[in-house]
Amino acid sequence: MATLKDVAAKANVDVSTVSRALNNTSYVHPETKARIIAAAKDLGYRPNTATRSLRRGRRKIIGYVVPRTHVALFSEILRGVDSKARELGYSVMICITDDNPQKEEACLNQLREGNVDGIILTPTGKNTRLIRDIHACGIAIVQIIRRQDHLLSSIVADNESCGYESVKYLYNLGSRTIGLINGSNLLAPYAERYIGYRRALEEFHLQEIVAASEKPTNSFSFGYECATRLLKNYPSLDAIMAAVDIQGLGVIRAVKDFGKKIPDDIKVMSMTGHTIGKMLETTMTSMEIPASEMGSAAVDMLIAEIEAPSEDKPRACHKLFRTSLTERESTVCSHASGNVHSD
Amino acid sequence: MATLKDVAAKANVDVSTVSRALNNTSYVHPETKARIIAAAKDLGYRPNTATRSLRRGRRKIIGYVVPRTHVALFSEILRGVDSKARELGYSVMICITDDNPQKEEACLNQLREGNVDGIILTPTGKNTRLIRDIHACGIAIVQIIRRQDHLLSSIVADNESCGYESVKYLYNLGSRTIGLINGSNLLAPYAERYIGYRRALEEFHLQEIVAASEKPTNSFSFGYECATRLLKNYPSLDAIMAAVDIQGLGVIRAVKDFGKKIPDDIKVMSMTGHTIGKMLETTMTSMEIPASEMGSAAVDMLIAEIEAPSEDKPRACHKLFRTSLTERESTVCSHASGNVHSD
DNA sequence: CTGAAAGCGCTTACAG
DNA sequence: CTGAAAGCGCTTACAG
Repeated sequence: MATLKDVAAKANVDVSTVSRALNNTSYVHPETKARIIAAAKDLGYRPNTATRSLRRGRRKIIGYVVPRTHVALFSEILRGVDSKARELGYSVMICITDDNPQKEEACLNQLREGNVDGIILTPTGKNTRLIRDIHACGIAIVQIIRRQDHLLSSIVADNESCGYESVKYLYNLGSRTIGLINGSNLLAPYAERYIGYRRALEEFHLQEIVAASEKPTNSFSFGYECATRLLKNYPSLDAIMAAVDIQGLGVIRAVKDFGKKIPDDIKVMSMTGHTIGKMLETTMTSMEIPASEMGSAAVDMLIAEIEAPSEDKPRACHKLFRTSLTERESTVCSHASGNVHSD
Repeated sequence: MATLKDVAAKANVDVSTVSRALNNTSYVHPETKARIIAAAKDLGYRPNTATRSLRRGRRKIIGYVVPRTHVALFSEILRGVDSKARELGYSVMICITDDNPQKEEACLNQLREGNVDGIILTPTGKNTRLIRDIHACGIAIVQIIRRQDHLLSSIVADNESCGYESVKYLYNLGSRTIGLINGSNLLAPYAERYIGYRRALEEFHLQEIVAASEKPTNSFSFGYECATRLLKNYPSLDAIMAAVDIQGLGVIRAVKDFGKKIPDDIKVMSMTGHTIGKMLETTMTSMEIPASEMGSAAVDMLIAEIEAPSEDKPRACHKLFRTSLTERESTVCSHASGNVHSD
């Protein structure tokens, strides 16, 4: 790789002049500049951002720490993060934690040592201390999906109202025995959805029926098993709300195997809709979450913090995104499948 | 952030000694060493990998350039890449191209300027020249899934045999009119699958029925529309092979909407199985591809090239992974749904 | 308008 | 066993 020095030699000027010419950082005689640009082009010169950042103090890299990427929600967020970051001249370093706090710790340390300018993360619920430490070192942080620490910025969905509205929606369709398949109450989004669910139950005088676990719940099999259990234990069950899409797939399959009809016997919906719901044999009603927008908003928020002069860093900033109901066949009798052609 | 200098001051030694002590790079008096380690710990010293690499010449970063991540195949590869890279002390910079050559070009330049040590990519089919240039600059390259350039290393699936075996499998089940929904022949995997499909057709004396396009095909709607068309045009159609899972979902839905039964009237299978096939209302037979293993193999291959002494860089290295048939309900009449509980 | 110099944080021959 | 010095590739006051 050609370096600044090579260009300088070729153009017969000092490296500092080359730097100025190429960065438009101060006036350089047009003729000199032309010579420099020609030389740079000739040699295929490409600035070395790594070392540039050494002087400038910024790496133009952000880290994205995510539990998993094969769940549509997170891969959509990643898509938003990636494209917004590139648009603003930043690169994205990715770290997958599998929701394992030890891996999360390793990821966070790796990012810190790699000198990223900021980190977007969906935290596991642990490592709060480490995350604050890193923030205290001057690395910007934005939490996404899960707000674990109110002192750090965050971008989350309106989970409580999502839980409430889901019950209300099913109630209005006539459901009276509504089961909730949820995740660990130690993770904010699940806890919040549960609160919304509870609030609606009280308002409508319904019975609480919850299947949840502190072990991993973000899976087809968890949805399948919980749904099967609820169907057995509550003969009057007429609706199931799943916290996430992938559980919803398990629920649909379980209802089928149990010999009941969707939506006539059992209505099914997901509270974190993304991508998959409209591509099924029985399409699934869900509260859709604007994942990609949330990802790009996180980048905006993060970079605002990164680029703020260090005297007046913004305080923690919290942004809420609304989820929106999309009705599909799992709750309403199949009319024309209008949604089927898009993806 | 504390720097080496701070630690040196605190421990009352030269920075070079601190460097040696912390890196175990030459003998340091145990007492001195202890003092240094204590000081480093006290100050919460963390090495700055960015600048370290300036001296060492290695960044310990690899780039991963991928068309999209919401397709299970690619997110599984990413999972393999991420975990293997971290295991070996490397970080992963991700770039999503959307299969758009211009975006790919921007990604590649960004990675080159960011001084990554190597790049794993699923190329769009263009930018061959740029990719070679980057390789010529000393950046290692491994192609994954699509082998666009035989001069560069690659990790791909045995697509031709996958196409052949799929037809043979369906033929043995009794199918005689087998449609193929494919992608652009300009992309190697699709072209290869087509060749395998053709070879089998000739062997079994079957009619060729193909739906493909050079526009994006990796979607539910493409699968849906092609399947609908084939069902209309070929009344004797009794099987459909989709190149990828997501097309397969569209096919399943189209067959249902068309009023035919799976698998009795129409057998359906996907040639790039991953994750989703077993989570459906009608589970889908597919040729499963070991995506995560391929991702981690790509990292091994890449890092071998990166860390080889520059005198004897390995020549291009090509590795083929076998796909394996997994039978599910879309081709065989539903017996016990044994597969349903895992994910 | 442009050169010479210092320095970002680290590593590594070179002395001693 | 450890210090002093040079240097990785770049940027940026400081002179002139």
